[in-house]
Amino acid sequence: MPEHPHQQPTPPRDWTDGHLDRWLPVLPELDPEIEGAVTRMSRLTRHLGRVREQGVADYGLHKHEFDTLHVLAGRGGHAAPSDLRADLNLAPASVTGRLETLERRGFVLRTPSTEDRRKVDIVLTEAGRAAWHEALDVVGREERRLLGVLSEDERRTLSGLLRKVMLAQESGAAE
Amino acid sequence: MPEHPHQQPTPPRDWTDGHLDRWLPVLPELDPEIEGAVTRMSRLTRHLGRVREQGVADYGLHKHEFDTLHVLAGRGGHAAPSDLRADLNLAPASVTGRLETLERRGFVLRTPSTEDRRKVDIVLTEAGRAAWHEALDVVGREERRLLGVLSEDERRTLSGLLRKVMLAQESGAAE
DNA sequence: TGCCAAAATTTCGTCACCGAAATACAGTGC
DNA sequence: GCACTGTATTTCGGTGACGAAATTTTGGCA
Repeated sequence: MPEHPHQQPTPPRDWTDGHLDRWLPVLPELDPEIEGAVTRMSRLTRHLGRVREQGVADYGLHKHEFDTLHVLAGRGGHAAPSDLRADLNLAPASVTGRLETLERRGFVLRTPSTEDRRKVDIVLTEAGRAAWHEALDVVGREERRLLGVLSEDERRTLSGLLRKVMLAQESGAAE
Repeated sequence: MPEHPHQQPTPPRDWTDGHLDRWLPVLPELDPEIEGAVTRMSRLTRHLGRVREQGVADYGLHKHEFDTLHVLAGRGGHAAPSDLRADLNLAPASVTGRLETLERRGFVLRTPSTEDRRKVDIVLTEAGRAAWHEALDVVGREERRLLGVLSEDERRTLSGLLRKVMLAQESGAAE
């Protein structure tokens, strides 16, 4: 399968390509495109997480604190813990922990809901909104830098392909 | 905006589409394709992690144990902790912890390296290889199921786009 | 009314991860 | 040989995440 000789000689290779080179001899039944895509997504997600952690640190926040404030702000500044649990993809117990520290720092308020006394209303305080807003634009910067190497069309394609995959996951036919 | 009544009513929308609907009014400067792609990757990665955790549990392993055995097997059954640190994208201290429990379970052996006494040779034992091999095909199953909704061409495209992004990350121009 | 399954949140115990500092060794320059 | 810089790994202390169980409340339904 030689390439057309008048093309780019070798397409540049990333870490994952090397990873696959090491694996294919051992597990020939591996699909390189599937494994490659999954590996890259995993590594990218991890990288963005680290950069975020580092970026919001300048504003005195941790990544998970920022993320929590972020979804809270996205819901207009008030939500139930179970909403956060869903948005943040967390275990219920973890939400309690996050709210605990955010409340101590004065970024959110916890008031028992009046209508359903099982529920709790989480409200973003002014201090919380301010902290969130300050750190906000740092967060998207690395995403824009990396995804920015793709054209607008390519980004649309990427997002569309991922949507297909996520629909398969969310319909949850088999688990 | 009525739909054409005799067509697919609306193109299917995933969780992330709803997420973006909530956000765009608040942050109009957000690029929906970037944010969408990043969000989907993050959620997919998390999902695959959970399924993996659950799947390998049937073989008496945790996700992180399996992952460690996996990269070890991928390197032919022996490696240095720093190799694992790189492959697994972990902090050095975390590797020590993982090896600790794996050694207790008899899945790896830790022997001081003869050539460089700072180093330690990690070797996969027979028991370790067996545990890894048993759990192996469970792990790829969900990846194949989800990515399988894409055509071969689409998977190639997805992987290719992600490679471009990863090259931008790995070249690490700005951090 | 009284019972009961389901839902929302918290508590508890455990565990992996991380950053920073410590330890041990290697290789180089002097 | 000896100090010094760098590398490999571990130890330590602290924090977040998790599963499971408990608590409180709701909403049927007999």
